[in-house]
Amino acid sequence: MAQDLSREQFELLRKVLREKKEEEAVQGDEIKPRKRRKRHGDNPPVKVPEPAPIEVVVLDSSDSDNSMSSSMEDEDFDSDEFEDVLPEDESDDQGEDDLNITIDKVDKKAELAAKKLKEQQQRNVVSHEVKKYRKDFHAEYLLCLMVHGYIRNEWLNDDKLLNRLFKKHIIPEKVEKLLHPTLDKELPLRSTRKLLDGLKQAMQLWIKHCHIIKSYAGVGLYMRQWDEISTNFHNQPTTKQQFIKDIVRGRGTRDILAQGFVALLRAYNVNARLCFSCQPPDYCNMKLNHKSAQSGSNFIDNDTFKYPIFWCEVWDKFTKKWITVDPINMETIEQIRHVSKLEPDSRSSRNVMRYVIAYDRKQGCKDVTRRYVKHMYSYKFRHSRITNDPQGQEWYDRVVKKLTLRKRMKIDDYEDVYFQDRNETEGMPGCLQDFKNHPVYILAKDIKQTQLLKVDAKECGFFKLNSKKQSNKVVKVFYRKDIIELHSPRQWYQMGRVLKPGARFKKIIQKRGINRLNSSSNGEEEEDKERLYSIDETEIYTPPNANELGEIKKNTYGNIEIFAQSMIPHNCVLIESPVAIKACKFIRIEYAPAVTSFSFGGKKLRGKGNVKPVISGVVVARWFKDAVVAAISGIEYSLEQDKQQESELKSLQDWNEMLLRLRIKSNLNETYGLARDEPKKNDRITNIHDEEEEEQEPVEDFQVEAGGFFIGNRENAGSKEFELPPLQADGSQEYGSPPLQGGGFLSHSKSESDPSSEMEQVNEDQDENGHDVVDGNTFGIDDEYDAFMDDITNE
DNA sequence: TTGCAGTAGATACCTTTGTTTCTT
DNA sequence: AAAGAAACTTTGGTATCTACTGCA
Repeated sequence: MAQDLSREQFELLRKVLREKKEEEAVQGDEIKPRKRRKRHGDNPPVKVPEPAPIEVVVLDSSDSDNSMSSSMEDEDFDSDEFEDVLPEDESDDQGEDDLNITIDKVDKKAELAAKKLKEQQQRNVVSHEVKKYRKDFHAEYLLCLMVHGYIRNEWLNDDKLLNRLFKKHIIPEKVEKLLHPTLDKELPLRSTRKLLDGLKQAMQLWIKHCHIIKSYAGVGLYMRQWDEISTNFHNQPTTKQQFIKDIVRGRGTRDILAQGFVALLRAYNVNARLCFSCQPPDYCNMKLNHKSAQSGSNFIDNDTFKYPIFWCEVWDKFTKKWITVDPINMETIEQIRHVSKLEPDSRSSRNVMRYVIAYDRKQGCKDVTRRYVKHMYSYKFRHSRITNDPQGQEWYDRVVKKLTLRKRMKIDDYEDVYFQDRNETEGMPGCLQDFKNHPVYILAKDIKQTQLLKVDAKECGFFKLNSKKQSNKVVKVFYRKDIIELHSPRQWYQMGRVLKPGARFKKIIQKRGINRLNSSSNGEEEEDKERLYSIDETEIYTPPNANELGEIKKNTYGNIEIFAQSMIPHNCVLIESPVAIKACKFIRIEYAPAVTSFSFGGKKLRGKGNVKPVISGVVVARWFKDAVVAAISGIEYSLEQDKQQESELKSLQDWNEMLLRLRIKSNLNETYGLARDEPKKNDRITNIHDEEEEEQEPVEDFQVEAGGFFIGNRENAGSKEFELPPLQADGSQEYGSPPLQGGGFLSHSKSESDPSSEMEQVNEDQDENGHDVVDGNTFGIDDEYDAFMDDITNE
């Protein structure tokens, strides 16, 4: 059987090769129309086009005129080359000008890209991708720093370290007593005073103890610029052992010595915590070129290490507040009310205080930035933190929670009260920009179309513009809590709410988006207005329950919309699975396809018809749940099996094809010897064809087998092309496994077909026999075979 | 020199259930 | 022959963002 098959296919191959040669001989002219006929179905390939483009030209701009006429010429003369270069893009336009237009497109694309790049460079703003990358990098860097702080804090809790520090008797008994003052009932402040005294003396003793201060490698943990990210000047990794040794001996960088002070206090049973100001690179900085890099002098200046990265906080149980101690850098102790000495200059490019994390001795981790930053509501500060967008906030909270191993304590409550107080006393922003998205205040002019001021709201102050031009201009300032958010009924429904009976709209605005256009074309004036309602005018939508048969009320499109949990009928469940509908049909129960969102077309393809509901599953009555889930898993299982079978089949086909190729090759060699020159080869093939009759059936088999193989290969290549640089982990998976089968085989079979040793032998034979045939033939046929296969797969 | 308002220019957002033609 | 896939469609106003500039 296999033998026969190969024979048939072998004949087919010869036939096709012959045809191809003929076509080539007759010139590309013939190939073209043939292809076109296929693509455009009924339209005959006639050479009518000549007048047509001219007419179009009159209508269109003069540019297209040129391109069209030139395209005609191109096609006539160099068609073959273009065919090879751009085989697939032809179907774009009608007939003749297609080739050239495709090329123009490519040119334009490249031109546009180049132009964009140039513009970016001129504007000194990085591309969108880089922006995203910087933000991700910022978050990752921050995570690493926070974990670093966590580990250091763990080390500081080590008994061995604490014991050794204690045994060193750095702190005399007198001072130790001060660190643990008793409550002075008459004047609690006196107790705090004692504590502060004790801390001061302990700090001085510690400073004395720290006799060797090493310098940082590079900038240490201070902030790096984006162009320094790849430069390798990290601190040398420290082992725990080394760390303990260094602290006990009082040597190390400022960071380690500051950490050592925390350990010292802990050794004397003081509730001290380690503060760490994390300095991930600034993702708000979108500049392409940094001034620092240009000037170079900015690398490390005198003030760079003035403010600490690590310091210490001590709990004062009398005032219920934390006392800040910076033993190494500033050598200060402070009880912070509104301003801290530790907050660096806002212009600093090396130390931007955005995330101050405190790690306590009970394995607690807390963001205490509030204590140290004066203007946390300033635009710049809010934007420089990853918590600026809700997603980032969620991420950040999760990280902090993961690093906190203890339960919440009373101390946390006291601290939160303090933070709350600080928030409230921060006051009104000093500049216009800081009012943007300010959580407390809003300028009258910034109230949006879809927002409304409460009726009884009064301005809480005025803001005077700083510029000279409008020095007289004074703007009203309101509390943001006096603003009501308004939404259209549809928007409310999207949130699972509907209008209350008798609801009255609060405001009418112009409709937005594509609806505006549609309704205005109707000519009715009312239609392009949108009525907005406040949340008070709405209530949670409760859908009707399914009846005993499990019938669910559907909308006019035959499905049910689930945008919120509450939109699922009470006695029903939502089951999300791509095969859920199939499963329901299979077990013949009542169900409703669930629309959970809408998909909008790509960036440019915004149109009426481009909005499509996303049906992510079904809603079924509660009592059907188990059955549906079981059916789904059954279907998924069988699909999985099908898939596996398919892939097995495919690899078998691949093997089959490889063997086939080998057989064809050896058949050719055996039967006809080895041919050298192209013309001779041609002759032979034509002759062969004359001898044999054509057979149709094998064609299909052949195509199927070959097709699978090459398509696999092609897909693989495609996915590679469109992959972004490996920012995302997903990308790499696509390269990997299954499609590679094809590629592997291809190269393999090729290398099999030209093993040099074989060829050499053959050559020798030929020389002896006096034949003028050489290895070139095998190559040639193989190549043509490839081309032929390519053609088949293309069509 | 510094901080600010204002600027340009790019970009994001909003939207929220087709129709026709070709292929399998 | 029916079902399903693919092609076609290609707004525009408002808000936001960011580096830069000129002014005081």
